[in-house]
Amino acid sequence: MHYSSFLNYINNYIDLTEKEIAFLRSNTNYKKYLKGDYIVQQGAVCKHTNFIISGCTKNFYLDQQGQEHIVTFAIENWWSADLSSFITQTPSDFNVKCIEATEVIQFTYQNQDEIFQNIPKMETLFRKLLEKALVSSQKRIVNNFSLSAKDQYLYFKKQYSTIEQRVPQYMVASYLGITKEFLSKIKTELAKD
Amino acid sequence: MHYSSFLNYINNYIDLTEKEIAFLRSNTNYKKYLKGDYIVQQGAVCKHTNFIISGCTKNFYLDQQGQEHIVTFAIENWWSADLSSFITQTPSDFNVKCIEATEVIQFTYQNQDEIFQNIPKMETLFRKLLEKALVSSQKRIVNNFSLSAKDQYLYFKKQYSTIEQRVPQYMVASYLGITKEFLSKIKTELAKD
DNA sequence: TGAATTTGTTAATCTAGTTTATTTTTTTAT
DNA sequence: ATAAAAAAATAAACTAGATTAACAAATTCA
Repeated sequence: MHYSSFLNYINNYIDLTEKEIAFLRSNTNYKKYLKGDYIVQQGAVCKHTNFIISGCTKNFYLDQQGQEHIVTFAIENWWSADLSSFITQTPSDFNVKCIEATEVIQFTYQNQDEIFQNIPKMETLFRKLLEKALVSSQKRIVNNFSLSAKDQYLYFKKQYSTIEQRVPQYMVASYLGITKEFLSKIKTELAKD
Repeated sequence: MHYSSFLNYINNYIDLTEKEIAFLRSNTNYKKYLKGDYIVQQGAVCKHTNFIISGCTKNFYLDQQGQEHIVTFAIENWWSADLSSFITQTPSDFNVKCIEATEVIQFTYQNQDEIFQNIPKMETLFRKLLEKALVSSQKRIVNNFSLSAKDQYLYFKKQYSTIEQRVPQYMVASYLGITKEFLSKIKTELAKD
Protein backbone atom coordinates (compact mmCIF):
# COMPACT_ATOMS: atom_id res chain seq x y z
CA MET A 1 0.00 0.00 0.00
CA HIS A 2 3.01 2.28 0.54
CA TYR A 3 3.50 2.13 -3.20
CA SER A 4 0.18 3.52 -4.35
CA SER A 5 1.19 7.19 -4.53
CA PHE A 6 4.48 6.26 -6.17
CA LEU A 7 2.75 4.13 -8.80
CA ASN A 8 0.16 6.85 -9.38
CA TYR A 9 2.95 9.29 -10.00
CA ILE A 10 4.69 6.99 -12.50
CA ASN A 11 1.36 6.34 -14.15
CA ASN A 12 1.02 10.04 -14.97
CA TYR A 13 3.92 9.70 -17.37
CA ILE A 14 4.09 6.10 -18.61
CA ASP A 15 2.04 2.90 -18.65
CA LEU A 16 3.52 -0.09 -16.88
CA THR A 17 2.45 -3.72 -17.17
CA GLU A 18 1.75 -5.79 -14.03
CA LYS A 19 5.05 -7.51 -14.57
CA GLU A 20 6.93 -4.22 -14.79
CA ILE A 21 5.25 -2.98 -11.64
CA ALA A 22 6.31 -6.14 -9.84
CA PHE A 23 9.86 -5.61 -11.08
CA LEU A 24 9.84 -2.03 -9.88
CA ARG A 25 8.62 -3.07 -6.42
CA SER A 26 11.23 -5.76 -6.05
CA ASN A 27 13.99 -3.32 -7.02
CA THR A 28 13.10 -0.51 -4.62
CA ASN A 29 12.26 -0.28 -0.95
CA TYR A 30 10.09 1.72 1.36
CA LYS A 31 11.55 3.64 4.28
CA LYS A 32 10.27 5.97 6.95
CA TYR A 33 12.39 8.74 8.52
CA LEU A 34 11.62 10.83 11.59
CA LYS A 35 11.74 14.62 11.71
CA GLY A 36 15.38 15.63 12.03
CA ASP A 37 16.78 12.40 10.54
CA TYR A 38 19.49 12.64 7.94
CA ILE A 39 18.92 10.81 4.65
CA VAL A 40 22.37 11.81 3.43
CA GLN A 41 25.28 13.20 5.46
CA GLN A 42 28.08 15.38 4.17
CA GLY A 43 31.11 13.11 3.76
CA ALA A 44 29.10 9.91 3.22
CA VAL A 45 28.12 8.44 -0.14
CA CYS A 46 24.53 9.09 -1.19
CA LYS A 47 23.28 5.51 -1.51
CA HIS A 48 19.77 6.20 -2.74
CA THR A 49 17.57 8.30 -4.92
CA ASN A 50 14.41 8.91 -2.91
CA PHE A 51 10.88 9.44 -4.14
CA ILE A 52 8.97 11.27 -1.40
CA ILE A 53 5.59 9.75 -0.52
CA SER A 54 4.96 12.14 2.35
CA GLY A 55 6.96 14.69 4.32
CA CYS A 56 9.51 17.36 3.48
CA THR A 57 13.31 17.40 3.17
CA LYS A 58 16.00 20.03 2.72
CA ASN A 59 19.20 19.54 0.76
CA PHE A 60 21.83 21.82 2.26
CA TYR A 61 25.50 22.52 2.55
CA LEU A 62 27.66 23.95 5.32
CA ASP A 63 30.18 26.57 4.24
CA GLN A 64 33.60 27.20 5.80
CA GLN A 65 32.02 29.35 8.50
CA GLY A 66 29.57 26.55 9.32
CA GLN A 67 26.68 28.47 7.80
CA GLU A 68 23.86 26.42 6.31
CA HIS A 69 22.85 27.07 2.68
CA ILE A 70 19.73 25.31 1.47
CA VAL A 71 20.00 24.22 -2.15
CA THR A 72 16.58 22.58 -2.59
CA PHE A 73 13.51 21.57 -0.66
CA ALA A 74 11.52 18.46 -1.61
CA ILE A 75 7.98 17.42 -0.71
CA GLU A 76 5.44 14.72 -1.72
CA ASN A 77 5.85 13.51 -5.30
CA TRP A 78 9.29 15.02 -5.65
CA TRP A 79 12.68 13.36 -5.79
CA SER A 80 15.36 13.91 -3.20
CA ALA A 81 19.03 12.93 -3.25
CA ASP A 82 22.48 14.40 -3.63
CA LEU A 83 22.70 13.76 -7.34
CA SER A 84 26.42 14.46 -7.56
CA SER A 85 27.31 11.90 -4.92
CA PHE A 86 24.74 9.41 -6.19
CA ILE A 87 25.87 9.34 -9.81
CA THR A 88 29.56 9.14 -8.94
CA GLN A 89 29.09 7.08 -5.75
CA THR A 90 31.65 9.28 -4.01
CA PRO A 91 31.34 11.20 -0.72
CA SER A 92 28.75 13.95 -0.67
CA ASP A 93 29.29 17.67 -0.10
CA PHE A 94 25.65 18.00 0.94
CA ASN A 95 23.23 16.90 3.62
CA VAL A 96 19.67 15.79 3.07
CA LYS A 97 17.67 16.17 6.27
CA CYS A 98 14.00 15.64 7.08
CA ILE A 99 12.14 18.80 8.08
CA GLU A 100 9.10 16.62 8.77
CA ALA A 101 8.64 12.88 9.27
CA THR A 102 9.18 11.59 5.76
CA GLU A 103 8.24 8.39 3.89
CA VAL A 104 10.19 7.50 0.77
CA ILE A 105 10.64 4.89 -1.93
CA GLN A 106 14.36 4.28 -2.37
CA PHE A 107 16.43 3.18 -5.38
CA THR A 108 20.07 2.23 -5.04
CA TYR A 109 22.41 2.92 -7.94
CA GLN A 110 22.23 -0.75 -8.92
CA ASN A 111 18.45 -0.76 -8.59
CA GLN A 112 18.28 2.16 -10.97
CA ASP A 113 20.59 0.54 -13.44
CA GLU A 114 18.58 -2.67 -13.52
CA ILE A 115 15.32 -0.79 -13.79
CA PHE A 116 16.60 1.20 -16.75
CA GLN A 117 17.87 -1.94 -18.46
CA ASN A 118 14.64 -3.84 -17.95
CA ILE A 119 12.14 -1.00 -18.37
CA PRO A 120 13.51 1.50 -20.92
CA LYS A 121 10.41 3.66 -20.46
CA MET A 122 11.70 4.36 -16.95
CA GLU A 123 14.94 5.71 -18.34
CA THR A 124 12.97 7.95 -20.68
CA LEU A 125 10.96 9.18 -17.70
CA PHE A 126 14.12 9.94 -15.75
CA ARG A 127 15.67 11.70 -18.71
CA LYS A 128 12.63 13.94 -18.92
CA LEU A 129 12.67 14.60 -15.18
CA LEU A 130 16.33 15.58 -15.44
CA GLU A 131 15.55 17.93 -18.30
CA LYS A 132 12.92 19.67 -16.20
CA ALA A 133 15.17 19.83 -13.17
CA LEU A 134 17.95 21.38 -15.23
CA VAL A 135 15.57 23.97 -16.66
CA SER A 136 14.42 25.00 -13.20
CA SER A 137 17.97 25.06 -11.90
CA GLN A 138 18.95 27.40 -14.75
CA LYS A 139 15.87 29.50 -14.07
CA ARG A 140 17.06 29.90 -10.51
CA ILE A 141 20.48 31.09 -11.67
CA VAL A 142 18.79 33.65 -13.93
CA ASN A 143 16.57 34.87 -11.10
CA ASN A 144 19.62 35.23 -8.90
CA PHE A 145 21.16 37.46 -11.55
CA SER A 146 18.30 39.65 -12.41
CA LEU A 147 15.87 39.87 -9.49
CA SER A 148 16.20 41.80 -6.25
CA ALA A 149 15.91 39.78 -3.04
CA LYS A 150 12.32 41.00 -2.73
CA ASP A 151 11.37 39.76 -6.19
CA GLN A 152 13.15 36.48 -5.63
CA TYR A 153 11.09 36.00 -2.50
CA LEU A 154 7.88 36.80 -4.38
CA TYR A 155 8.82 34.30 -7.08
CA PHE A 156 9.51 31.62 -4.47
CA LYS A 157 6.21 32.35 -2.75
CA LYS A 158 4.34 32.05 -6.03
CA GLN A 159 6.11 28.90 -7.22
CA TYR A 160 6.35 27.07 -3.92
CA SER A 161 3.56 28.42 -1.72
CA THR A 162 3.06 24.97 -0.15
CA ILE A 163 6.68 24.86 0.91
CA GLU A 164 6.66 28.41 2.24
CA GLN A 165 3.79 27.45 4.52
CA ARG A 166 5.56 24.38 5.84
CA VAL A 167 9.10 25.49 6.60
CA PRO A 168 10.38 28.12 9.04
CA GLN A 169 11.14 31.53 7.60
CA TYR A 170 14.85 31.33 8.27
CA MET A 171 15.03 28.32 5.97
CA VAL A 172 13.33 30.28 3.20
CA ALA A 173 15.96 32.99 3.73
CA SER A 174 18.71 30.38 3.50
CA TYR A 175 17.20 29.02 0.26
CA LEU A 176 17.06 32.55 -1.18
CA GLY A 177 20.64 33.21 -0.15
CA ILE A 178 19.79 36.15 2.12
CA THR A 179 19.87 36.62 5.90
CA LYS A 180 16.79 35.93 8.00
CA GLU A 181 16.89 39.54 9.21
CA PHE A 182 16.68 40.85 5.68
CA LEU A 183 13.81 38.52 4.78
CA SER A 184 11.99 39.77 7.84
CA LYS A 185 12.53 43.35 6.62
CA ILE A 186 11.22 42.45 3.16
CA LYS A 187 8.10 40.88 4.64
CA THR A 188 7.26 43.89 6.79
CA GLU A 189 7.72 46.14 3.76
CA LEU A 190 5.43 43.94 1.68
CA ALA A 191 2.84 43.91 4.46
CA LYS A 192 2.53 47.70 4.24
CA ASP A 193 0.77 47.48 0.85
CA MET B 1 34.31 14.46 -42.53
CA HIS B 2 32.40 17.07 -40.51
CA TYR B 3 31.24 14.20 -38.34
CA SER B 4 34.59 12.88 -37.15
CA SER B 5 34.88 14.95 -33.97
CA PHE B 6 31.23 14.29 -33.15
CA LEU B 7 31.64 10.54 -33.59
CA ASN B 8 34.87 10.59 -31.58
CA TYR B 9 33.01 12.29 -28.78
CA ILE B 10 30.18 9.74 -28.82
CA ASN B 11 32.74 6.97 -28.97
CA ASN B 12 34.19 8.08 -25.62
CA TYR B 13 30.97 7.00 -23.97
CA ILE B 14 29.35 4.24 -26.03
CA ASP B 15 30.12 1.88 -28.92
CA LEU B 16 28.04 2.28 -32.03
CA THR B 17 27.74 -0.17 -34.94
CA GLU B 18 28.23 1.03 -38.53
CA LYS B 19 24.49 0.85 -38.97
CA GLU B 20 23.84 2.99 -35.90
CA ILE B 21 26.39 5.54 -37.08
CA ALA B 22 24.63 5.73 -40.44
CA PHE B 23 21.31 6.21 -38.66
CA LEU B 24 22.79 8.99 -36.54
CA ARG B 25 24.17 10.77 -39.61
CA SER B 26 20.92 10.58 -41.48
CA ASN B 27 19.03 12.00 -38.49
CA THR B 28 21.24 15.03 -37.83
CA ASN B 29 22.75 17.74 -39.94
CA TYR B 30 25.85 19.85 -40.12
CA LYS B 31 25.67 23.64 -40.05
CA LYS B 32 28.13 26.51 -40.02
CA TYR B 33 27.41 29.87 -38.38
CA LEU B 34 29.37 33.11 -38.66
CA LYS B 35 30.58 35.17 -35.73
CA GLY B 36 27.62 37.17 -34.45
CA ASP B 37 24.96 34.82 -35.87
CA TYR B 38 22.09 33.80 -33.64
CA ILE B 39 21.41 30.07 -33.27
CA VAL B 40 18.35 30.80 -31.13
CA GLN B 41 16.51 34.10 -30.70
CA GLN B 42 14.46 35.16 -27.70
CA GLY B 43 10.81 34.72 -28.72
CA ALA B 44 11.46 31.98 -31.29
CA VAL B 45 11.26 28.24 -30.66
CA CYS B 46 14.61 26.51 -30.19
CA LYS B 47 14.46 24.00 -33.05
CA HIS B 48 17.74 22.19 -32.41
CA THR B 49 20.09 20.78 -29.90
CA ASN B 50 23.58 21.60 -31.16
CA PHE B 51 26.79 19.71 -30.67
CA ILE B 52 29.67 22.13 -31.19
CA ILE B 53 32.42 20.92 -33.52
CA SER B 54 34.32 24.20 -33.43
CA GLY B 55 33.71 27.72 -32.20
CA CYS B 56 32.12 29.29 -29.14
CA THR B 57 28.58 30.34 -28.22
CA LYS B 58 26.93 32.24 -25.40
CA ASN B 59 23.45 31.54 -24.05
CA PHE B 60 22.09 34.79 -22.65
CA TYR B 61 18.99 36.63 -21.60
CA LEU B 62 17.97 40.27 -21.69
CA ASP B 63 16.35 41.61 -18.53
CA GLN B 64 13.70 44.34 -18.33
CA GLN B 65 16.39 47.01 -18.49
CA GLY B 66 17.81 45.42 -21.63
CA GLN B 67 20.86 44.19 -19.75
CA GLU B 68 22.49 41.01 -21.02
CA HIS B 69 23.00 38.13 -18.57
CA ILE B 70 25.07 35.20 -19.82
CA VAL B 71 23.82 31.87 -18.50
CA THR B 72 26.33 29.54 -20.16
CA PHE B 73 29.14 29.50 -22.65
CA ALA B 74 29.75 26.50 -24.92
CA ILE B 75 32.82 25.49 -26.92
CA GLU B 76 34.04 22.45 -28.92
CA ASN B 77 32.61 19.13 -27.70
CA TRP B 78 29.90 20.80 -25.66
CA TRP B 79 26.18 20.99 -26.29
CA SER B 80 24.36 24.24 -26.88
CA ALA B 81 20.62 24.96 -26.95
CA ASP B 82 17.90 26.58 -24.94
CA LEU B 83 16.82 23.41 -23.23
CA SER B 84 13.58 24.85 -21.87
CA SER B 85 12.35 25.95 -25.28
CA PHE B 86 13.64 22.80 -26.98
CA ILE B 87 11.94 20.29 -24.69
CA THR B 88 8.62 22.13 -24.69
CA GLN B 89 8.91 23.44 -28.28
CA THR B 90 7.61 26.81 -27.08
CA PRO B 91 9.15 30.29 -27.55
CA SER B 92 12.48 30.84 -25.89
CA ASP B 93 13.36 33.35 -23.18
CA PHE B 94 17.01 33.08 -24.19
CA ASN B 95 19.34 33.83 -27.06
CA VAL B 96 22.14 31.63 -28.29
CA LYS B 97 24.67 33.66 -30.23
CA CYS B 98 28.02 32.79 -31.79
CA ILE B 99 30.99 34.55 -30.21
CA GLU B 100 33.18 32.96 -32.89
CA ALA B 101 32.40 31.30 -36.23
CA THR B 102 30.85 28.05 -35.09
CA GLU B 103 30.27 24.63 -36.67
CA VAL B 104 27.64 22.36 -35.20
CA ILE B 105 25.84 19.06 -35.60
CA GLN B 106 22.12 19.66 -35.13
CA PHE B 107 19.30 17.44 -33.87
CA THR B 108 15.68 18.47 -34.17
CA TYR B 109 13.26 17.32 -31.49
CA GLN B 110 12.00 14.62 -33.85
CA ASN B 111 15.53 13.58 -34.73
CA GLN B 112 16.27 13.13 -31.06
CA ASP B 113 13.14 11.14 -30.48
CA GLU B 114 13.87 8.76 -33.33
CA ILE B 115 17.48 8.39 -32.29
CA PHE B 116 16.47 7.49 -28.74
CA GLN B 117 13.92 4.97 -30.00
CA ASN B 118 16.33 3.32 -32.37
CA ILE B 119 19.53 3.58 -30.33
CA PRO B 120 18.66 3.30 -26.61
CA LYS B 121 22.34 3.69 -25.75
CA MET B 122 22.03 7.25 -27.00
CA GLU B 123 19.26 7.96 -24.54
CA THR B 124 21.42 6.58 -21.75
CA LEU B 125 24.23 8.86 -22.89
CA PHE B 126 21.92 11.87 -22.87
CA ARG B 127 20.57 10.96 -19.44
CA LYS B 128 24.10 10.91 -18.10
CA LEU B 129 24.96 14.20 -19.76
CA LEU B 130 21.88 15.76 -18.19
CA GLU B 131 22.88 14.43 -14.79
CA LYS B 132 26.29 16.06 -15.11
CA ALA B 133 24.81 19.31 -16.37
CA LEU B 134 22.42 19.42 -13.44
CA VAL B 135 25.23 18.79 -10.98
CA SER B 136 27.28 21.66 -12.39
CA SER B 137 24.24 23.93 -12.47
CA GLN B 138 23.64 23.20 -8.77
CA LYS B 139 27.32 23.75 -8.07
CA ARG B 140 27.00 27.17 -9.63
CA ILE B 141 24.05 28.03 -7.38
CA VAL B 142 26.10 26.96 -4.36
CA ASN B 143 29.06 29.06 -5.46
CA ASN B 144 26.77 32.02 -5.91
CA PHE B 145 25.64 31.59 -2.32
CA SER B 146 28.88 31.07 -0.61
CA LEU B 147 31.70 32.63 -2.59
CA SER B 148 32.64 36.29 -2.91
CA ALA B 149 32.79 37.69 -6.44
CA LYS B 150 36.57 37.34 -6.31
CA ASP B 151 36.41 33.66 -5.43
CA GLN B 152 33.75 33.03 -8.04
CA TYR B 153 36.03 34.57 -10.61
CA LEU B 154 38.94 32.41 -9.47
CA TYR B 155 36.74 29.32 -9.68
CA PHE B 156 35.63 30.23 -13.19
CA LYS B 157 39.21 30.85 -14.24
CA LYS B 158 40.27 27.48 -12.90
CA GLN B 159 37.35 25.52 -14.36
CA TYR B 160 37.09 27.29 -17.69
CA SER B 161 40.50 28.78 -18.42
CA THR B 162 40.08 28.07 -22.15
CA ILE B 163 36.87 30.09 -22.22
CA GLU B 164 38.34 32.94 -20.20
CA GLN B 165 41.05 33.28 -22.82
CA ARG B 166 38.58 33.35 -25.69
CA VAL B 167 35.83 35.73 -24.61
CA PRO B 168 35.97 39.43 -23.72
CA GLN B 169 36.19 40.28 -20.05
CA TYR B 170 32.82 41.98 -19.95
CA MET B 171 31.22 38.68 -20.91
CA VAL B 172 32.98 36.91 -18.05
CA ALA B 173 31.59 39.61 -15.74
CA SER B 174 28.12 39.04 -17.17
CA TYR B 175 28.47 35.27 -16.61
CA LEU B 176 29.57 35.88 -13.02
CA GLY B 177 26.65 38.26 -12.44
CA ILE B 178 28.84 41.26 -11.61
CA THR B 179 29.60 44.50 -13.45
CA LYS B 180 32.58 44.77 -15.79
CA GLU B 181 33.90 47.60 -13.62
CA PHE B 182 33.95 45.40 -10.55
CA LEU B 183 35.64 42.52 -12.37
CA SER B 184 38.28 44.96 -13.53
CA LYS B 185 38.81 46.03 -9.91
CA ILE B 186 39.10 42.39 -8.81
CA LYS B 187 41.71 41.69 -11.48
CA THR B 188 43.90 44.65 -10.56
CA GLU B 189 43.72 43.56 -6.91
CA LEU B 190 44.72 40.01 -7.85
CA ALA B 191 47.57 41.32 -9.99
CA LYS B 192 49.13 43.00 -6.93
CA ASP B 193 50.08 39.58 -5.47
C1' DT C 1 2.11 25.33 33.55
C1' DG C 2 6.06 27.42 32.86
C1' DA C 3 11.18 27.12 31.67
C1' DA C 4 13.89 26.28 27.75
C1' DT C 5 14.55 26.44 23.07
C1' DT C 6 13.45 27.87 18.53
C1' DT C 7 11.80 31.34 15.56
C1' DG C 8 10.98 36.08 14.24
C1' DT C 9 11.52 41.40 14.65
C1' DT C 10 13.73 45.88 14.86
C1' DA C 11 17.29 49.10 14.35
C1' DA C 12 22.05 50.97 13.94
C1' DT C 13 26.22 50.40 11.57
C1' DC C 14 28.95 48.50 7.94
C1' DT C 15 30.58 46.61 3.30
C1' DA C 16 30.61 44.27 -1.16
C1' DG C 17 29.33 45.40 -5.26
C1' DT C 18 26.71 49.13 -8.37
C1' DT C 19 26.34 53.39 -10.88
C1' DT C 20 27.94 57.05 -13.39
C1' DA C 21 31.36 59.37 -15.72
C1' DT C 22 35.90 60.00 -17.75
C1' DT C 23 40.10 58.21 -19.68
C1' DT C 24 43.13 54.73 -21.74
C1' DT C 25 44.08 50.64 -24.33
C1' DT C 26 43.10 47.26 -27.78
C1' DT C 27 40.89 45.62 -31.86
C1' DT C 28 38.82 46.10 -36.33
C1' DA C 29 38.17 47.69 -40.81
C1' DT C 30 39.60 50.60 -44.51
C1' DA D 1 48.99 52.94 -41.22
C1' DT D 2 45.28 55.12 -39.22
C1' DA D 3 40.52 56.38 -37.90
C1' DA D 4 36.68 54.43 -35.69
C1' DA D 5 34.80 51.29 -32.64
C1' DA D 6 35.05 48.11 -28.95
C1' DA D 7 36.96 46.78 -24.65
C1' DA D 8 39.21 47.76 -20.31
C1' DA D 9 40.68 50.71 -16.39
C1' DT D 10 40.06 54.13 -12.75
C1' DA D 11 37.72 56.58 -9.32
C1' DA D 12 33.97 58.91 -6.61
C1' DA D 13 29.37 58.59 -4.89
C1' DC D 14 25.82 55.43 -3.80
C1' DT D 15 22.73 51.27 -2.28
C1' DA D 16 21.14 46.54 -1.45
C1' DG D 17 21.86 43.52 1.68
C1' DA D 18 25.05 41.84 5.80
C1' DT D 19 26.32 42.10 10.58
C1' DT D 20 25.66 42.75 15.28
C1' DA D 21 22.96 43.03 19.12
C1' DA D 22 18.94 43.26 21.92
C1' DC D 23 14.37 41.90 22.34
C1' DA D 24 9.68 39.60 21.52
C1' DA D 25 6.79 35.65 20.12
C1' DA D 26 5.84 31.16 19.50
C1' DT D 27 6.82 26.14 20.21
C1' DT D 28 8.21 22.34 22.69
C1' DC D 29 8.43 19.44 26.25
C1' DA D 30 9.29 18.05 31.25
